[in-house]
Amino acid sequence: MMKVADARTMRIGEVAELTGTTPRTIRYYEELGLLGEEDAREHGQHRLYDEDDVERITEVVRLKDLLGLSLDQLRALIEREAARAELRREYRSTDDPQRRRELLLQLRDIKVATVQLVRPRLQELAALEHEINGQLTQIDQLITELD
Amino acid sequence: MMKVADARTMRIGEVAELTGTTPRTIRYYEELGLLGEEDAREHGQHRLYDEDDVERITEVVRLKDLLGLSLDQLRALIEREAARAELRREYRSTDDPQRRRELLLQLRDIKVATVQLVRPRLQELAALEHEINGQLTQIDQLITELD
DNA sequence: TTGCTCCTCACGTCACGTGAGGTGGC
DNA sequence: TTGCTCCTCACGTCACGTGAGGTGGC
Repeated sequence: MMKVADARTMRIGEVAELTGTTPRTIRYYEELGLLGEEDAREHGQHRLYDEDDVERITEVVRLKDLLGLSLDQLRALIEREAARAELRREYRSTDDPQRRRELLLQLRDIKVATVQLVRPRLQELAALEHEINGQLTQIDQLITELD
Repeated sequence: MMKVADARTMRIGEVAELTGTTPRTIRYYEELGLLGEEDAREHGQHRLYDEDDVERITEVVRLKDLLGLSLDQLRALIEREAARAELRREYRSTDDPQRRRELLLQLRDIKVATVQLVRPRLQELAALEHEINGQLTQIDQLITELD
């Protein structure tokens, strides 16, 4: 009856450190509704988190940082991910192959949209590293030639 | 006597479009001294740019965006690049092998510092893309299995 | 000359940072 | 009980966005 295993016991400072961000940022994202439903809390009470929260916040912060998103874009991405989770649940709860096929196609569309955010950035960063690596090996070669 | 080939003839709007940014950002970066010495201009006169300016601004904007730098970090990077250009000039103007060796080692250090900004980000983005690709091919496989 | 783009303030906004003053829980 | 971390305003800051009112050049 009692859920002990996943009780929320961590406080915001610990979570901030684990997720590589700050308490202020976590509060701000919560205020904007980017972290899903907060559980009810009396005014002045401390916020409490569990492992799942840490995972979620880590992911949100990671995506925003790596993709350079605004909080509006981040919200859109989060909403797509929520829709995806919903589709996934429906997929697992049915065994009509026709319906399953439909759901898989929708899941695919969402994944494609996400990967299209990632790929061009990855290309650009890879090109940048390639450039710099080239210059580095050129310098190394000049050094060896001097010896 | 007259330098016509590299005369500054472009205006800020055109430059903004070519570099994928806005006039406001270019003015702001100029105000912060991130774009090198502006050439003298009477109050109210239009700013003028040439191809080299476009290249420089493109690079600055690219680095800031891809690496997610603050303008302070961007300034540090730009100063390192300026130091690098200086070392390069000195390298070309001497043929003392001892001195050249020293200069190459310093150039190497600067490049290594830059690549260390790029590499971890690239790793993370690559990991992210890999994750998503895996999920995509998994979905594709489920679809094929249904057929 | 007429549009268009540019100019310089200067205030607005987004994404938080940073106290100020107060309360909560090991 | 004493520290420490947390709480909620609320103002500050960074990196620009966005007018307002005016001038410059094809």
